[in-house]
Amino acid sequence: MGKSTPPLPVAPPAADDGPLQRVAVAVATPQHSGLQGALDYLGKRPLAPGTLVRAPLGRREVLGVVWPQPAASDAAAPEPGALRELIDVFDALPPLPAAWCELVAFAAGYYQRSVGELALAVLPPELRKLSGVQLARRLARLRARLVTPGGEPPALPEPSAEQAAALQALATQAEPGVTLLHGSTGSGKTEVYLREAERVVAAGRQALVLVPEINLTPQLEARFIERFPGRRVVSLHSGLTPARRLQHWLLALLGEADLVLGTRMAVFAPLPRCGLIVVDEEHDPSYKQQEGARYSARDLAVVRGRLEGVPVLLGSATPSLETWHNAQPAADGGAGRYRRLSLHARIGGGALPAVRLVDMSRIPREQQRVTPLAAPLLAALQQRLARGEQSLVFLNRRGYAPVLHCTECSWKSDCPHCSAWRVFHKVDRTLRCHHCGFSERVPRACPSCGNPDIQPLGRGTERLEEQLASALPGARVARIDADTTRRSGALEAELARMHAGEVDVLVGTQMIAKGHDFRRVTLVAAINPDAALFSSDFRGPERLFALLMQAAGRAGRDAQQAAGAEMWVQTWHPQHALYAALRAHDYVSFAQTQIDERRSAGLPPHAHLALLRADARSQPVAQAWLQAVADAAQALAAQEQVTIYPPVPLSVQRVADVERAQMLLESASRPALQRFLAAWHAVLQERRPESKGVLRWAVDVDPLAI
DNA sequence: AGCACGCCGACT
DNA sequence: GTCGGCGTGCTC
Repeated sequence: MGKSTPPLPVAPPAADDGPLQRVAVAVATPQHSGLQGALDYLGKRPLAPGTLVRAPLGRREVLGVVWPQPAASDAAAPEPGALRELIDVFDALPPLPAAWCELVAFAAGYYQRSVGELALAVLPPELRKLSGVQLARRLARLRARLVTPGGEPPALPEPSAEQAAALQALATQAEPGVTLLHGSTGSGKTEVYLREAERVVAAGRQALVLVPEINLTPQLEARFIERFPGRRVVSLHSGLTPARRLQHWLLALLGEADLVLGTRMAVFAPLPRCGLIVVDEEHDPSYKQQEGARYSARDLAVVRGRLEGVPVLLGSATPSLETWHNAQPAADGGAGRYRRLSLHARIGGGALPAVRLVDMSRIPREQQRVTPLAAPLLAALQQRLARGEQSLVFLNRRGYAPVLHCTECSWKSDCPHCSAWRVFHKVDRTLRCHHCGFSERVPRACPSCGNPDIQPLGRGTERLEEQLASALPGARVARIDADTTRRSGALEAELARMHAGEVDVLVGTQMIAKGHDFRRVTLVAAINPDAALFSSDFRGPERLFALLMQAAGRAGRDAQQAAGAEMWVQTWHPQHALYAALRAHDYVSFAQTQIDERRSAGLPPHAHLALLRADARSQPVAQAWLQAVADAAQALAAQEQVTIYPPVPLSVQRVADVERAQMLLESASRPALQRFLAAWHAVLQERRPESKGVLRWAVDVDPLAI
């Protein structure tokens, strides 16, 4: 360590002059550019694939990655004389591992983006700004400052019988594969991750651990640092400063980081000695990137495991139905692709909280207006208050009220730029559109008829906080949502108050349902979760179940208090099968029912989906273009048995004055859908000149919602 | 996507 | 007389 080895022992970097040779380089060439693969350049010497370079592109100089495959297979390949020369070679850095290039190439193909766009999108942005010399300088400084982390070896908790069995099964598996670790909240999945990581790190390999949200990285990082004295733990997520993110990325690439923790982007962390990939809360929708290259980090983790011959551990209390299906033995109608290990018992022997359903249809309307909480729930909260225990109340809607309306005319606070309401935020007296960000002060009177009496309709977390504070005199009520945590450090501060017992009732969005280990919470309540039951999103129920199970897991984490822990749900549909399953904490039967429903509806995991989305100034233009490219692909679709559904507007069809439409593709076979998309892509490219009026289009493979 | 070139209105 | 509006076109 400490000094870099020359890449070519026989030809030291000084021997820069030789015959110019063709080098394929992946550079940022978005879909829009019509350039697909890597581009050809001239280099002064052979360059190993994965080497970072600077290359001229048009009138710019851009960062690129030397690409393994020969470039420009298309007809537009330029003749050698037209090639331009590379500007700089980042010699100081080891080339990105071959497996990294393979993963990027796979992801680009699968998600229908160019390799260059994807490769550059997953490199630290800071790299783009540096010259070879600057990078070498940073690298030297980083190496000079490297100190071996110290610390006392911690006292290891004795694994439970179930944990021991799971670890035993993992240690003795014949070949690396994918394992679903299905364990209820509090059953000690993290301990299994830690032990597996220990095994891998002790063998001189690196472990990669993915978590769904940035918010969850600090506590996990703390846990790993404590558990791995003498090992280097780094994190990779978008909350890091650009310089720090580059630093951590470099430590991963240099093999100096033994443990890399991060959000979805970390699935692309370059690791020369990767030995394990963990995806915690694998069902979490945050693993799917929702713009640009719409990749699923969980799915790519599985692919990466296969490419690198490394075990992948998917952990969840409520696995995605896709993963569950893959982990069901073929004998039980599953795909039998993954191994499944279960942890049932809560560590410390605590029971899962009792689920109580409040039938809102039996609560008189007048009473609902006065207080958001039904009397029995309010009483339960008061009881916790009297006992000095904490409660969590959550509602998945920010702001004071989702819409304002005029009591005289039909005016509602709609957004002038979107087909959506503007949300009333009382704290700063604004009407804010959560889609485009358009914000104005609340008008004094109705803008339409002048009536001064404009009223909030519905309820968000702000209003709930206010109503709870008045319904529970003397209670210390706090709120955590995206609005209260905008300032950096605000979330940490609020969480610290909660942990210190300075809060009795915490109100919040799903942000508070995930991961946090509140020791003194004995009651969790969901105020109005029904919407997801009947949403057009076919994953609505699956997500609601996961969210409620996760929220329930916040209660009674301290075994002493677990006996009295409760999860309350206010619902208008208490007889719904989802709530029955929730009551029994029965993920397995819920999953089976859902999978059966999906089978009859032709939805994942039994069918494979892709969306083609188009944005335009008008809805007819967007839809007409979608229809045109569908017509152009009918023969191809028939051949591959891909069904193309008619174009439809998105559920929020206009955002920031842009009309959005989409078209669903469905196939029973993933490879067939992939073949279709690849061939179709060429059609879409050819038709670019005809796509007048279409602002942009994008393919979303394996979309979360349709 | 950037970043140019390219042809028509209000400013020093 | 220029500065600058964003329409269209190219990048190995």
